[in-house]
Amino acid sequence: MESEIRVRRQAVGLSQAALGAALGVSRQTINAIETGRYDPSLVLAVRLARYFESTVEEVFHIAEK
Amino acid sequence: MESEIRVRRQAVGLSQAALGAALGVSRQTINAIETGRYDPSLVLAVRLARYFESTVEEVFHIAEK
DNA sequence: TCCATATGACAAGCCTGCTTTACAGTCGCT
DNA sequence: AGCGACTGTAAAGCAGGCTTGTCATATGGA
Repeated sequence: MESEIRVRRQAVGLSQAALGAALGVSRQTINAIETGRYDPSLVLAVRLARYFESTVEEVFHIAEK
Repeated sequence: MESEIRVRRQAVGLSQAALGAALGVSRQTINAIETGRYDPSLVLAVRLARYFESTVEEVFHIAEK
């Protein structure tokens, strides 16, 4: 899955570790999401979107079908 | 997690099995989400929201923190 | 009454999300 | 060269999402 996490994180000048800490997950989890190794859970996706003052649909790009 | 899946599904007159079939998941999965036994994956949540022509944030209610 | 449809729930099994620990590579600075 | 911060990835382990199969219950119609 593609996401805007990396771009948005860098835009606010945070490291993967700092973002993870802000959301209560490990830096490896942020890294895995950014590198597309796995998709976040629904709860984490919503938290990430909220953190960037956006929506799940805007931050995560999920194929039509 | 609370969701509007049941209400929205009934509003369009579908059974759990029919909704599951429309989205490519089993009826047990729809049932588990409606009864709150577990949260859907991000991908399934987005598909459900799209199906109801809505957004993840509107269909699924996730606590602030 | 009998049958079909719908729902709720459980179990086993598989795959994935997330954790901690750990190692390696890059970069900038001194 | 050495150091610190950042990133990428891997392994082991646990929790949770989803499947198929199955059983039980309720409801409405012929």
